Amino acid sequence: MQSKSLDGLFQELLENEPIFKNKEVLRHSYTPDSLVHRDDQINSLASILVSALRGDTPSNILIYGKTGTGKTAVTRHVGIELERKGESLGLSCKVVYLNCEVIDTQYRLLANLTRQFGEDVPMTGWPTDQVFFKFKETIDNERQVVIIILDEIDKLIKKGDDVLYNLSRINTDLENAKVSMIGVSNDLKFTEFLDPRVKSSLGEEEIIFPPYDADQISDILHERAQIAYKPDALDEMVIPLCAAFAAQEHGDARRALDLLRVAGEIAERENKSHVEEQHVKGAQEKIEVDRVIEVVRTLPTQSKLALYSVMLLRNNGYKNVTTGEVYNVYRQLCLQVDMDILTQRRVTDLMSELDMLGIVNAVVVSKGRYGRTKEIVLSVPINSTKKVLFEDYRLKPLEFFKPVLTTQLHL
DNA sequence: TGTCCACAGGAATGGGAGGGAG
DNA sequence: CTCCCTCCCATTCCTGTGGACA
Repeated sequence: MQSKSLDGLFQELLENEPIFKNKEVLRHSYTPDSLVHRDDQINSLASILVSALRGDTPSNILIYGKTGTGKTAVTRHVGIELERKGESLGLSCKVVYLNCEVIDTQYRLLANLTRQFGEDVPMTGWPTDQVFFKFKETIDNERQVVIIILDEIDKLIKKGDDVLYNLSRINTDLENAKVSMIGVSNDLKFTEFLDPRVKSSLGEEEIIFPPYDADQISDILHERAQIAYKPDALDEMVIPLCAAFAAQEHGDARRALDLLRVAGEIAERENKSHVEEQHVKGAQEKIEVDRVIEVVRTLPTQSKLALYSVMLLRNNGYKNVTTGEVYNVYRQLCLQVDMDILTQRRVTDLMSELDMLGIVNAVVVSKGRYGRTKEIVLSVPINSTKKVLFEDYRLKPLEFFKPVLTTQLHL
């Protein structure tokens, strides 16, 4: 890196032709006007929901599809159209969107729903059934069709499906309003854990969003690139490459758009006038590293300690480590930094969480005579992760700490 | 062939934080 | 203030288990 005078620094950046015309189009918060390759899904969704415009209750719908297959975009798009059409027909038709990843308990869900209808419910403090009653009362004030979109509904199930059961039976208690639900899930088999009664009521209709293939992703990217980039800003191979990378990730269009955007940002930073193949490769790498760093940074301290234990063991020649070994080292780290030592039971849970976040890879293996354990392999780059860990002042004392490894390597 | 290791992971419980209502 | 909610983390106690080895 060469230093420049401040003057020159900005001058150079300004003189350079920008590659982007409108970068916002490439972010996922942007909902496009037309959704390519999703006509079938839009039509089936609309044909089910149309009964709302006749004043009937539409069937409940379950929508499946992996991340970045356009589920949310399509659902919201159709929802907006429905509300608009209802308005012009003089019908009260309200579409409510909730993301269960953020709102992940029965209470919060009901409170949030009620608030969307203009009634205030405190963050906490009420018994849940009171909130439910309040919700029913609120919507029943008016003759209307209410459509509740529950995005990432699978997150809700893990905490018990009482809400869904209650919501699916709500119509029997209502005089004026009618409620129907759309559940959106990226877990194809989440209904297995569902109460059979809820399952049959919620899944009256099902719509599946298949992953995009590389060609379809290319089409999507072409469409957006026209708005996002200046003409001729992209090398010929850029879009196909983004599409190919994203197709490997189960056809994730969101990922493809990220790649296209980040590749452009990298090119811009290098003062290039257009985006080249190598920028896409750089983008692929950067996205992954950024994700990991962000996740590790926001980990609770105890999890950081557990993760650092795995890293220390790896540095000492262990390729894959077991829970017992990790716990051993973890205890020493806790003493060193004066933190409470959690039980092994808790630490196994922490490891499972790290596994789910993709920071480690944990597989249960049986070693016969030598018991049954989890083999944990680090799946993040060790140096950059370490740097992030030591940003936490509580881990500072560990920087040069060497744990005593009591267990032997067998095999 | 049965044993038995070294844990996995479910269930119940506790306790504290955050926040009502009265 | 007290009494009650919910939510989350953590502990305790527990039952379950794949397969190398005796």
